[in-house]
Amino acid sequence: MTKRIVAHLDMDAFFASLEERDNPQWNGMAIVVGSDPKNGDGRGVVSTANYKAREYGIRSALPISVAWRYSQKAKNEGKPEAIFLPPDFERYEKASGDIFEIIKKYSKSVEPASIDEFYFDLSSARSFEKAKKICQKIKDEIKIKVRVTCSVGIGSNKLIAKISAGMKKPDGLVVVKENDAENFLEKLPIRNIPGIGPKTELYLHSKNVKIVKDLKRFSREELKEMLGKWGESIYFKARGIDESPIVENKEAKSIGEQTTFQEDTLNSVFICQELKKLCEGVFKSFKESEFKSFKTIAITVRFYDFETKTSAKTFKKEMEDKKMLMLESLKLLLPFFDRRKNPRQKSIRLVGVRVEKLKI
DNA sequence: TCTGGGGTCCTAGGACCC
DNA sequence: TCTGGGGTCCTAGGACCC
Repeated sequence: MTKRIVAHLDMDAFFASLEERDNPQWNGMAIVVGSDPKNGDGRGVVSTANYKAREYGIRSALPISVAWRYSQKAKNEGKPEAIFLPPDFERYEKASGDIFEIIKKYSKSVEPASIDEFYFDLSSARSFEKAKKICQKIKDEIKIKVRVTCSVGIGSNKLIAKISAGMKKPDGLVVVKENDAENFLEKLPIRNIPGIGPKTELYLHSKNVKIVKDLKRFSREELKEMLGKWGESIYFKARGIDESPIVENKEAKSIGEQTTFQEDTLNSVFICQELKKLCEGVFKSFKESEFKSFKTIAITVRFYDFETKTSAKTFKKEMEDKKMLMLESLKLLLPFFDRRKNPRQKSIRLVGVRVEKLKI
């Protein structure tokens, strides 16, 4: 069997880079794409901050109110305020599609992993040196045609490709050959392994596991015992083993929308109106999709204290009309207004609707 | 500091069937 | 008095990713 060569391409501060590209008057400024900061009272988080904004301490997932404060602080120090922008997904998706088309010219098998990440197969290049040259060409072409930069990682599987892509951001190109993979991984903090998030990291730290090398103290069975099915795959990942294939056409499993209110509320008329709007939006996306029917409707309710409840119903027959979606999601919501599902009458900060068990 | 919105996958318990 | 076992579907909750 010939050796596998996989690349992972990750756009650098994608949304912010596109805003910079399209607004040259902001050249060199700190740009923050995310929810409306509302002079520091906004709810929500930063979606993407460009590298200048990161110098202010602003980064992805930071509460937008905190980002606002950091920007004001910079202003007080005589630096320019950050530019806050709402996301414009249509424009970002167009750019994402352009990038996909460029990669497609160099690889037969491309998997868009998200709007700003792609895996692709370069096994036919036969050597890491040749694969590197191809990726340099892809990077150059994206820079010229889309006018943004990206970072690429090349390895013998998706895991190594993904991790190495993150090592030299922005505008990086990193190759990790299969013989170097275990060594490369060993020194990294466990958090670098995709799938190890804050909770698993905390748990593993409590067992004195800090870097990937420490994970190797445990057998496959022990990790499975500790972390379930995921633990088993972590055993292999720690050793640089990942057989997962590149999947070109992933089918969606669900379509949904959710909204956080400006203020927590128990006003049922208002919340039901919001739910109706969400149903309209979900139904529109459903209609625009390839799917013809759904069987499950699920709603989400998040209370002021962040406690989050879901309630779902699966129907015997396939559903396809908006009236039913609205009626049934309303039926799922009503118990949250009274003692049935809200005994302490907690106010609500978010509602969401999702359709699942989709059929073409 | 106070936590968006769009998703995927896994787990566990209960219902139901053979 | 003793109450199987496996498979599948459904619901709810939670971790994680970008």
